[in-house]
Amino acid sequence: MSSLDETDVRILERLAENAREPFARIGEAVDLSGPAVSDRVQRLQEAGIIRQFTVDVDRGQLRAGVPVLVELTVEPGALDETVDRLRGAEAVEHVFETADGTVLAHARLERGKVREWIESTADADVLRGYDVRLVERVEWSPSVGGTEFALTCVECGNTVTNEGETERIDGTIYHFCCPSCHSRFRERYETFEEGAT
Amino acid sequence: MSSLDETDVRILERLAENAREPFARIGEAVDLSGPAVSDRVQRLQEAGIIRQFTVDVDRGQLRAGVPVLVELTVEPGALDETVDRLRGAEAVEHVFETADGTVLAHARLERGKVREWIESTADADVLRGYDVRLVERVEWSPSVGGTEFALTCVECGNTVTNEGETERIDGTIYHFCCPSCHSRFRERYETFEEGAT
DNA sequence: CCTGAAAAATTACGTGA
DNA sequence: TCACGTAATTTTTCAGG
Repeated sequence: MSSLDETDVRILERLAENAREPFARIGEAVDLSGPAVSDRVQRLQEAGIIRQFTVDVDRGQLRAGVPVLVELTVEPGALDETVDRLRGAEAVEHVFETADGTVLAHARLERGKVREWIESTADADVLRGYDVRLVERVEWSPSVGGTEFALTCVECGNTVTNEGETERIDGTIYHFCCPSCHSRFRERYETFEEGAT
Repeated sequence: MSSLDETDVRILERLAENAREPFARIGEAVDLSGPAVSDRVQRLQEAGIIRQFTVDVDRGQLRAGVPVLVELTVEPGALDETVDRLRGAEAVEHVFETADGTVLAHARLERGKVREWIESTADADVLRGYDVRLVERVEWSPSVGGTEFALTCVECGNTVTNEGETERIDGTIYHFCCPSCHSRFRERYETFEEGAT
């Protein structure tokens, strides 16, 4: 288990561009057989690197409101809650949480009902202010592109190599660079769990 | 050609959630045969509503820089050029152009090299200023969700019904509500083309 | 990870509402 | 025009090495 090699990245790039390309053809491009590509894709899914197969829908052609960027300033403690609520809201396409504590949502809203939407979506008690901007155009590059690619250990932050380990806990996948990080994380997690009960 | 019905939207929703669900099973859910679903998906692709089949990659697990939101203020005339350049840049995942003339890019950059990146990516001559914010978290909802769904005529903005027409010009698909909008758009487009030569 | 066979899914095509 | 069945083709999955 673990550590992406260059072949994995190339497979991801091709799938990002066309998720329906047959594994055999991807295989030709990366010098692998079809089944071998299939195996890798499955591993990438299990490792949580491929979250899902999906379609990119051109919402510009479907009018369900006006595309806007809403910037919300909320109480510091309510960031997670706000992001979760926004993510669940129907008209929202993306949510960004920045390090300075603001949340940006890219959504399609009915003209003139923006304020109403914000008040019903974000908790009024924690909302300090907001700013809305019309979006003229959106471009999305599903490309994987980049130079460095490596998994990072959730315990120590180091790169995960072939000696690494992976575990799924409560539906989330965690990567570790070594058994000791793995067990340390696990201990902390279990303590945390007990505390929560 | 033209106009999405409720079945199309349900198909889109399912594909957005899992683009690998067999057409036959989607068909069961929407009361259609497998081939019928296949036909509709093909039409949705030809109409440009499905832009592409892709995978949602968890980039949080791949470290290739720090995720940031860069807000660029550029000369009004250079907006398109800036968006295009950003879209082409490797590390960029999203680009938003807002109505007030700023451009936001969501990218993964190397720490400490942000200024350098901006200067090499955006044309320095048109750049008036920028602002960078660290991104803590990103959520993407590929769901189609929404209430109103209809194609809009690129010429007059009205809803495109069954009488509508569709044409692919230079790789882009345009929808029209009626033949007269179609020919009017086409005239304007041709005039524009001549001017460009 | 490969090859080769079985299983499954997709597409093509003729027909009918 | 749209959808259905059936058949042909492609793609994926599963063995064994």
